[in-house]
Amino acid sequence: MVNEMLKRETKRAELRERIIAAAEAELIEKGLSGLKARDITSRAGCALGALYNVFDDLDMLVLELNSRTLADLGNALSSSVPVESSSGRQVLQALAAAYTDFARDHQHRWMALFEHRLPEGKYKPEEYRMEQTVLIDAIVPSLKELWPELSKETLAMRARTTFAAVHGVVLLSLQQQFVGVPLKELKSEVEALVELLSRQ
Amino acid sequence: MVNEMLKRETKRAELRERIIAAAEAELIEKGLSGLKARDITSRAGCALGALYNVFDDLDMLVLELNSRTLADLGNALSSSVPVESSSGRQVLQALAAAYTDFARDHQHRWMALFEHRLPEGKYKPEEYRMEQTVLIDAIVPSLKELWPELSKETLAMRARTTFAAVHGVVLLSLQQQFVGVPLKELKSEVEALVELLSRQ
DNA sequence: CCATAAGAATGAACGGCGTTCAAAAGAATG
DNA sequence: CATTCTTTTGAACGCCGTTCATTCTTATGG
Repeated sequence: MVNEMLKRETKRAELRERIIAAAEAELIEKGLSGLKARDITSRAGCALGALYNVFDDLDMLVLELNSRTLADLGNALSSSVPVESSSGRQVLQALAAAYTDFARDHQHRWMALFEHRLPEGKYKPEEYRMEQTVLIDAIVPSLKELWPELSKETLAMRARTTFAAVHGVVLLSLQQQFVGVPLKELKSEVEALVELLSRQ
Repeated sequence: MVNEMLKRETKRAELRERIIAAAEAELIEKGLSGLKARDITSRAGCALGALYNVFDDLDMLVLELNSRTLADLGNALSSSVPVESSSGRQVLQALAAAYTDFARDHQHRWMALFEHRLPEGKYKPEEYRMEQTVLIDAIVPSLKELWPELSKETLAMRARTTFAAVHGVVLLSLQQQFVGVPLKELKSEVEALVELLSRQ
């Protein structure tokens, strides 16, 4: 019957969501290196093997978590840009500040975006790669406004560089090890950096 | 006898060096995540347990490897600064270029500096933390030349930010995943970034 | 020079991990 | 209700870092 078939797919989807929710909770609490299949499944209230009925392996589950984090991050960035008719510099400052806030407020989820590596020979699906470009695309318009003479290609490159520079400052600061900016000064240093990067 | 005592310590030191050399070779070939106690000891020609007679655990061995990488990196940076009486901008460009080259040419060793994390509750020895500051200290004089009016504290902060910005661009580019600058353009983008960062 | 104590080297064994898979339980069908 | 097909389950496997009783090596005192 159609009804029962629907029930089957629904149950499967519900299990999938339960596992994802449990995994996300574990990620938030313990970070990527603390994510264990047994902890996830016991939190989700299912057997260990159930995880492998829904996902190929843990890596694919992490990719799903990272997808969601990227979406949230994208939304945080979008909703941070000030009202229309603000300067490119102002938009860049807003984006950088929102990025810094997101990283600080969702540290483990944000860190997982960069810590996670696929084993030798396996590559992330094209779909996932696409989602990532949102971060870059948000920057391009402001850069174009600041340097209208630059080519599309150069702008795309400069956007990656701008993102990576801000990212580096936030990363080393939040990692707290290594020579990073102290957390107290992080926001002001990011602001100073973006100021330099948006000077014409 | 004194001679025999020396022999014991010498043997111990030799074993330590053999293990470090083997571990470094493994690190270069396979990266931090591919570093396994059994591979290291079989490459060093000793028993599995021998590693734990010389090091508390694998983390301490990695810390030793990272110490050496930091020393090599420090030397690479030092010997990159152009002849005396060059501008602060030129020195910064040389440092950034040397950093980029080192990261590219010693990718796995360089990456291990940032990928390695101690388990919850354990912290890196003060000694190791000190070694890291060499990277920052190399930048301060050039920044001071560019902005003599800034306080010592602000300069120290700005040096960390400058380093982290360059680091971020190199990191995302070499990781090749995520939205990094393509390897081909890495050096020119780092140059463009440093140019912006050293504009007065 | 030997007896004995101290130190170092060894690798089997342990617990924890991701992953698999034969078996059990459940759902669909005629 | 019997039968076939799916799904779920958790014991078991292989790999990992780490430990430790045992064996082998070196140093010491008589």
